[in-house]
Amino acid sequence: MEYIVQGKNIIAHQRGFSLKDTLDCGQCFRFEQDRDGKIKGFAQNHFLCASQDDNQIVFDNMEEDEFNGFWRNYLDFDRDYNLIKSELCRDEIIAKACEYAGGIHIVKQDPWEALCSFIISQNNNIPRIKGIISRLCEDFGEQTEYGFAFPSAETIADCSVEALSGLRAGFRAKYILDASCKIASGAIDLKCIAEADINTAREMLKEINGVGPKVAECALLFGFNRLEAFPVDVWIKRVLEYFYKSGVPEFIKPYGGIAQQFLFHYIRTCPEAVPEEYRKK
DNA sequence: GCCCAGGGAATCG
DNA sequence: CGATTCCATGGG
Repeated sequence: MEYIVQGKNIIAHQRGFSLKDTLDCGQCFRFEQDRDGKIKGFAQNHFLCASQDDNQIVFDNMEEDEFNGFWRNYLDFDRDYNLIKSELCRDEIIAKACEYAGGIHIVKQDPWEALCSFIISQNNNIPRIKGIISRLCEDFGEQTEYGFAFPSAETIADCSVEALSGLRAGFRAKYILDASCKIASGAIDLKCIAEADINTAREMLKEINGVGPKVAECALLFGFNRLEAFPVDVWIKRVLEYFYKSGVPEFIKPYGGIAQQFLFHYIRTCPEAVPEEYRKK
């Protein structure tokens, strides 16, 4: 990974990477592209304003320490995705998805932020997930110069379900609260989950009310960087039905999460991916 | 108005 | 066990 400092900005070189696809493919919910074309948003309490020109990523008004200490890691810039893709693309379907969505990196979210976000995601659509998370941050997160940080589990744990009603999260409010309380009390220890083998980690996450197989898998992939995690939602179910009736190839499994994200973005947003009737149901 | 959404818990057979 | 139903809300 190479980068240069240019005035107040940092310009990083990252071949094959797409900033927009990475931050707008449904793995994180706090970034938007502004009218000026710049992508702005938050991860934890870190603010990003950035844009891309070919393989150059321009980080506006960013200190070198902030880049090296946070965003470089968050965007997973030091992993060789091109090598992983060359392996994954031995599969024809993934090769097509990769042609369309191969610029995606799996971001390294804060474990709590990812877990809480995907609890909110259940039986929900992405625009509304973003709205609920935005209100969660505004109501309970610390205010910073550029906007609101993601609130801690401890802060939410001090609230009642009624206090969460302004989020308009519906039946998910009690799940958010249960997760917050179990983490604040230590009943669930995210550091233990980070160190556990993946099946143990799955079981520990599912002790939270409102966390089932899919949410646990998303937390592991996006919050704990377990690249072998493979979340199956309604879209991936369609992928499996349409393309992989006899199962996904074994060789993709160590990086199944990356393949999954390519396939997810491909079937959701590429009109030519599958016939129309498969996209609607 | 209707169908659906990055599902999971509760219930029933 | 597997299959069904309910859950809140609002985007398209």
